[in-house]
Amino acid sequence: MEPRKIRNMEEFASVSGISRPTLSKYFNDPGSVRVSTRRKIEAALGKYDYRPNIYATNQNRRTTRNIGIVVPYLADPFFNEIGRAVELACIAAGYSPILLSSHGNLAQEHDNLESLRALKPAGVLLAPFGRASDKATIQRFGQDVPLVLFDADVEGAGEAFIGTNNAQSIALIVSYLCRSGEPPCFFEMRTPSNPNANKRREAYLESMKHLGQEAHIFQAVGTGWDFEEIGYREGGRMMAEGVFPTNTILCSNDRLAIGVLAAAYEQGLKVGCDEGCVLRIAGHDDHPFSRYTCPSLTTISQDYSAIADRAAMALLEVIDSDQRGQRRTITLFDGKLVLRNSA
Amino acid sequence: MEPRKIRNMEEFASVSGISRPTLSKYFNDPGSVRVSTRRKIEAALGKYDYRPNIYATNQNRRTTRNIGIVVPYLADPFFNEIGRAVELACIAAGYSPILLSSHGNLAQEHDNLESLRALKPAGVLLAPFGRASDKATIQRFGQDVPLVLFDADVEGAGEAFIGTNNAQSIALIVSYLCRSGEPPCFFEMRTPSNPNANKRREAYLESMKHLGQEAHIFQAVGTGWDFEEIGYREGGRMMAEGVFPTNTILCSNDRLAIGVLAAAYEQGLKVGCDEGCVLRIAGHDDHPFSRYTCPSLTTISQDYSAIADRAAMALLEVIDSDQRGQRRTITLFDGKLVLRNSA
DNA sequence: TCAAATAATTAACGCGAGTAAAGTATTTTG
DNA sequence: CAAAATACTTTACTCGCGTTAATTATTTGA
Repeated sequence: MEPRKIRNMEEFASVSGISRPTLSKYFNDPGSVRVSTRRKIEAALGKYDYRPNIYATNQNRRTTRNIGIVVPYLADPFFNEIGRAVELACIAAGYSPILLSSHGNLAQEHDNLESLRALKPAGVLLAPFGRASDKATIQRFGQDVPLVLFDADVEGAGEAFIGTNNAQSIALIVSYLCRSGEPPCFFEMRTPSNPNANKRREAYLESMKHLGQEAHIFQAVGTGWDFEEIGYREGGRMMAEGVFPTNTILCSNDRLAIGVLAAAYEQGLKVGCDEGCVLRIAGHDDHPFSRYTCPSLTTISQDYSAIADRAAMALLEVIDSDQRGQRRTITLFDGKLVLRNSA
Repeated sequence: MEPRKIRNMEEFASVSGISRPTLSKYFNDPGSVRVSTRRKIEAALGKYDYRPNIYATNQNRRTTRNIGIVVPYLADPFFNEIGRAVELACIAAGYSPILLSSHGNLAQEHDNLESLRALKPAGVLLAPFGRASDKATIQRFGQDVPLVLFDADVEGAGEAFIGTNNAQSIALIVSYLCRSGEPPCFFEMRTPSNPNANKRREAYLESMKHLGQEAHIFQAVGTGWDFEEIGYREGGRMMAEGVFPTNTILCSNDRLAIGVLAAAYEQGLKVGCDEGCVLRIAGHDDHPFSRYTCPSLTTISQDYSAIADRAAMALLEVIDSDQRGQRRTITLFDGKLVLRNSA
């Protein structure tokens, strides 16, 4: 006696003995019906295989329970992890996250927002390219859809921004490096695709000044998201040419540092703090691979899950309260120093 | 004179001067209407901002134009790249890909398939866990939804399988290693989460036999997807204990190799083929980071885009032809040897 | 116990588009 | 240029569910 397939809510109403409007209420919020009827519904649900048609549901609801998540580059482990953390936070709150990557491509960021618009999401969590992003587009989007930014800020867009306190984290590692050896030079990309890079440079300058040290900034030529390659090529070239005035290099992020480390290895330059080491290299982000570089990379870890949770929470608040554009909040989490062998 | 917002196709019909059924035809296939009317529609489309409601559209279409893509672990660069390639192939064919990761979690694979079922996709491209996957679930899913597998096969499930020819690729690298130095030992996980691992082990044994060499297999204890950690810990322990009878280690995949390389570095064992090197290490997959290991990793590159394109093509054929379960095809692409400095 | 409060039912409409049938206009063809 | 073929318009129904209003049933509590 195989129970026949249920085609729609009408049919499920007849087999479960509960009226359709009540079922509709139940599926929207199981807690909104009497316990006794809820039990009846769930008993029927166990017996017959029925799920509301999501297209019909979303067509008619004032607002869907979809939340869009957009990150600039999902192949980057940092965005992969933080994207996943945000997803989980949304699921926990009963929403359906839709995670999109802009694939390191600015136009794709715009496309992703447009695709999301068509999905009429309850809200969107966006990690924008930042500087390079089309500010006007994002601001406009934020006027139509509840929007919270994370990782990188875009002035005046969305209801909130959640990120890492670069000033604090860079001060932390600069101070450690100065205390434990020669003061660091700063290695970054000339045209960084991310505004955090600018904040980190400024924080480096500020920290060095504060410690009474001379700052030295070295900028690598190159565009795109192939940071390791740029670190390897440009950092390698600079080392070969001996341009660094101290033996310590602080890289703007771990992926650059990974490239620089590879170049140092190939040039036979021993990196670390032990006897015989001629170079110290540090990064920022605690990239999953920084544990397995040679030597393992001293870096700053960002609090992924705190950023993700807070971002999701901020968005949900906006969605629930329906209060848009009241005041824009900015939340920054401190980074932690991760001491390994490279510095 | 800001053109008023168009609410639905009815309204767009009146402002464009084209009847609603014709518009519906156009949006389903722009080529199905006369060129002159198409031009009229597209002129109006440029003037007014209208897009069909995707929920209403999908509710009523016989079949949606969504294609589900499921990979076991999106944080793994291999699946990230191949997932992206598959996405692009679907977009090129006019479908809307929905990329889901099972996050290294078997239950999630099942959940992902169930979520996709609710989306009533035109078809699904699945890279399953393989051995560990619930064979029955996947086979049943393949009966309800057009399904093509890639990367890892599940016997009898779906309409086709597309992957790498492990026998060929392993034979290639084993033969190279034997030719250029001591014959390789094989390093892998004891309980691999992927059936390719088994095929690679068998291919290793076969190749060594064929070359008249003695095979040596070493299996690391450990579960999950933290391959680098397992390679680092277990591979490192084995090296320290001196269990490898030759100076050459072929790892079942690059991520294990990355961990082994890190361990070798820490133990002061110089890896490579130059003077003074005591160890050779090779991998398989051409992981994006294998270029930046110390030393850079000799490995096998899989033909990502060929696999992705062929998989998408196979699925589209099944969707278009509507011929299900005729005969199951298996397509394997050869790997290429990537010579770097580690072996 | 009985009125007040709460919850479920019945009936009906709306959402935005797919789709089919019948009729009209336009294009193509011989 | 007329007839055949093709494309378009009008009309109307469908899909599956959200939602409301009026009614009826059940629970609560003083």
